[in-house]
Amino acid sequence: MSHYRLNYLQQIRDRGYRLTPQRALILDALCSLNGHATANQVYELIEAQAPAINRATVYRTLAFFCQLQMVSESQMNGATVYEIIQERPHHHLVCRLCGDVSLLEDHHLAELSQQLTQAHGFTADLNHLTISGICAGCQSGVGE
Amino acid sequence: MSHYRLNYLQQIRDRGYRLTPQRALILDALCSLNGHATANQVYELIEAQAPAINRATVYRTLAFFCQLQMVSESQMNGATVYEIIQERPHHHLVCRLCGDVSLLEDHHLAELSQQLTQAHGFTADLNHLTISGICAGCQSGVGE
DNA sequence: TTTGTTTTAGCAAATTTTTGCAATAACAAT
DNA sequence: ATTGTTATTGCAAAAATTTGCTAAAACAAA
Repeated sequence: MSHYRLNYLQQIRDRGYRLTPQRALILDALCSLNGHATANQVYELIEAQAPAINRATVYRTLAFFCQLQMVSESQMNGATVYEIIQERPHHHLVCRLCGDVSLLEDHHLAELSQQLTQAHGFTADLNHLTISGICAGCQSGVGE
Repeated sequence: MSHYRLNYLQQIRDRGYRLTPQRALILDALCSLNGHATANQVYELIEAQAPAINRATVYRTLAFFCQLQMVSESQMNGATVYEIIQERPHHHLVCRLCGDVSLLEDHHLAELSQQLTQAHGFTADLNHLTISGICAGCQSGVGE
């Protein structure tokens, strides 16, 4: 995970952007929060440290990372959450009833991806898909 | 479209909720805005009318309809948009570069849906999927 | 109809997110 | 090292969204 951080720090400069301490701090925070962090969680984790950070910077920087495809943004049970995109893409199934989030392996989306390319010439960003629905537990009545 | 409205008005009561003028107004607005409306567009359309509506009510009611699966919420180019869910589900491909939104027919998702059921016992709400990526135009250099 | 119960709307305040602008600080080039 | 250019930050204000609470009004039942 620290591995991604270093890689991404380098990429920021390679892609022509400036590597600021704030950007590194936010990447650090996302790493240590370990997936699915809200903007506020990122802010609070950094705020404790010596030169604190501004909220606007957190929002702007998260958007910046999303644009660079280093971070994904998704909606989970009403909250907007951010996560570092790793080499092997992974996706999420979110239960609409109990809020449970489970992992969806990438290979399930391979066929869909191909179809989109063939039928629409569309290259999907399939590194952060979030699908909502009802999980196994809630269907069997456990979640009620 | 007015067809869905009537159907949904009935359903609100059938499902044990109250049919208020505000709920009907918001459904009307969503119909006449014809897909992909923001909360603010809904608000402004209704605000013009005689007994205006409160913004909080618009937000709460849209969330209520989403919960009832009558309306879908999705992110399109940074904006949160709402759309009435119709009998035949349809999905969207949103281009990350030019913002273009195109339709994705439901049958492309049939296989994925089956796999989710089989592998995870998960019943996906596949009536409002939004997939971001890069459209054909932008790939051929038109969008630059 | 009228009455009672309970959900829903409106209001105002809180919270979250975005934006414009001036000051700061990366980075390149000297 | 120093300087210049330009991206990025911080700040403060604006805009968007959510929330708690009370009043209003749907609906069921008399």
